[in-house]
Amino acid sequence: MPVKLSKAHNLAWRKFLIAQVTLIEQIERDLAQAELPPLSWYDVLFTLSEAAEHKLRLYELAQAVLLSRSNVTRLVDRLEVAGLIQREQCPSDRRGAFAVITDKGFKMLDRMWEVYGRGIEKYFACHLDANEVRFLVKILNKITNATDS
Amino acid sequence: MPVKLSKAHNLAWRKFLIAQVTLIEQIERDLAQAELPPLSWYDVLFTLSEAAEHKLRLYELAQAVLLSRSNVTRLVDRLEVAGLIQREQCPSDRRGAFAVITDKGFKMLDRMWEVYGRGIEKYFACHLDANEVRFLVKILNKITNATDS
DNA sequence: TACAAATCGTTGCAACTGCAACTATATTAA
DNA sequence: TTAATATAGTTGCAGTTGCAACGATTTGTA
Repeated sequence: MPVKLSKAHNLAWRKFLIAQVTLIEQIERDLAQAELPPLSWYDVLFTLSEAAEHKLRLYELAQAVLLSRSNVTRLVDRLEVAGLIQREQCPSDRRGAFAVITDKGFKMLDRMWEVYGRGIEKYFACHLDANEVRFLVKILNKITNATDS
Repeated sequence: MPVKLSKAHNLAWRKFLIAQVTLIEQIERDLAQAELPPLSWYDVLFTLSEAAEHKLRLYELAQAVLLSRSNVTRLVDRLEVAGLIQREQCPSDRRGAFAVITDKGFKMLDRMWEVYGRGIEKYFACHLDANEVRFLVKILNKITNATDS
């Protein structure tokens, strides 16, 4: 059977795609201009900063930042070279490794948030009043919860 | 001055990111499973199908699909090898080239829409009633129009 | 116990991306 | 007209991505 999709829904989807891409590109540009690493590094640092003992197994990190394990291996490589995180052997599973955020990593997290947070404000949050935020979150929850089955 | 961002706005931003990534990954998986090309190909084919005479200059295509020119050069290469589009010299500007969608390209566009459109329905549109769609589009318009300055 | 199956992190590979530099051509200004 | 500047498309390069395959280890099952 043919796809049946209202004009309005279709339009909403396109706007949704474009908004996302535009915003992220703008924020990445802001970060690059401030000579800071890309958003993916922020995601790792932030996720680790919130984790218990500031560390996570690599596969947990992969799930949290929505990347494949192979990707996380190399992302962790880069962050480790930069001194922002460290690998740590897992005592209970000799296959496993933790990623732990370092002091330098925390500092970088703060510096990046200066730019990133301001970007979220400037390009996203400032357009949404309290009502709109609630509504948007409600919608996004419905979508996400249904999809990540 | 420090970044000042409400919890709710912050949450909305994170949900926004996650929803997008999750949906696109799911749709890409559906396309791959049907042995169809990735979304970027669809964007090109769709954009050309809607253009006057079904063709666009490469730089116009780049703007439309939100990619850099270098990227479009190679994306057009791949689509041309697959026979879905063709390059055509521009008579009025000898530097320039058009990309034109072929009959085979139109057929591929239809086949991809079968999967893509159904994905938009399943993962996105079905969660939004008429009211919610209107609201979402309104919000996204505010965001996008302000950002692509 | 012992063996099959699953899981963790890594690596090789091919594909895709943006940036900067390049050529060819067009546009602008003197 | 001529020279300087800008633009269109391409290419080299380095970085990022996912997939499939791999070795090491753990878990499940008989």
